[in-house]
Amino acid sequence: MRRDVFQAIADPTRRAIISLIALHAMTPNALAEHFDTSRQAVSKHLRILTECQLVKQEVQGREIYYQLELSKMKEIDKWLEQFRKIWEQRFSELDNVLLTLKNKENES
Amino acid sequence: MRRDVFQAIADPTRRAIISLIALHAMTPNALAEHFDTSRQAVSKHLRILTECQLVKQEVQGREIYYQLELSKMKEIDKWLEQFRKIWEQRFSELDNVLLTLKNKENES
DNA sequence: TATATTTGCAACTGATTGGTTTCATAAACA
DNA sequence: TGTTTATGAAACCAATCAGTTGCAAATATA
Repeated sequence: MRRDVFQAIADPTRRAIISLIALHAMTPNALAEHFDTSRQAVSKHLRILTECQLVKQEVQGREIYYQLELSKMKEIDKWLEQFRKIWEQRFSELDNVLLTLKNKENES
Repeated sequence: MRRDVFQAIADPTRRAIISLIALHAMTPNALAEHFDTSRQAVSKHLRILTECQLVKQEVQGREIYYQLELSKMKEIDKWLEQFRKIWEQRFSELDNVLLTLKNKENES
């Protein structure tokens, strides 16, 4: 069972769950109300999110509050870093081209 | 066929392809040399990446150069924005707590 | 022109996915 | 104590996935 953050966020329902619990912890029941699927399906998604440590549980009586593990989200951000570097570089290259054009204009 | 950026980056081989072509365009054959899978499997991954516009082709004779569409990568970055906001907020909250503690220390 | 190279596509396969329904467990409450 | 509520786990199912092999088309080269 391959279980990593990227596979976890591939599913749209799981992305929605992640967004919902990003601010406050929520119970599976409360979450399920936001979707067309069954409570059990949501529970299954939560299991996947737990397995890749994107989510942590806080038991409160018979209820379980699920909360996003923000630090794990940074893993995605970390992977994006390499591309961010490139697009910033490309952007500054474009800047240089524009600057050169402007200078040439002033010279003439 | 659900085909979006998030589903595209779920596969580790596709993530590797994306990283490889981020800097220079590459042909399917050249890409396939980096993996244990067949050329056809890589070709299939490229088709998926093309379908969600993460990649663009440049035909050159009988060779096809695949290049990353950086702008599409920003879609992931955009989705992450909401969480980045939260973790920066949490961080500044922590900052405030530390500052309050420090002030109390000075008062005593 | 005949041959080699680069590529994509189709058909098939076993594994995985996301959903369902059913059941078991544990806590809250009457 | 008996019932309701909240939850996870198991068994099943259709669809999708990532890989394979074989083939066709187009370009390059001898």
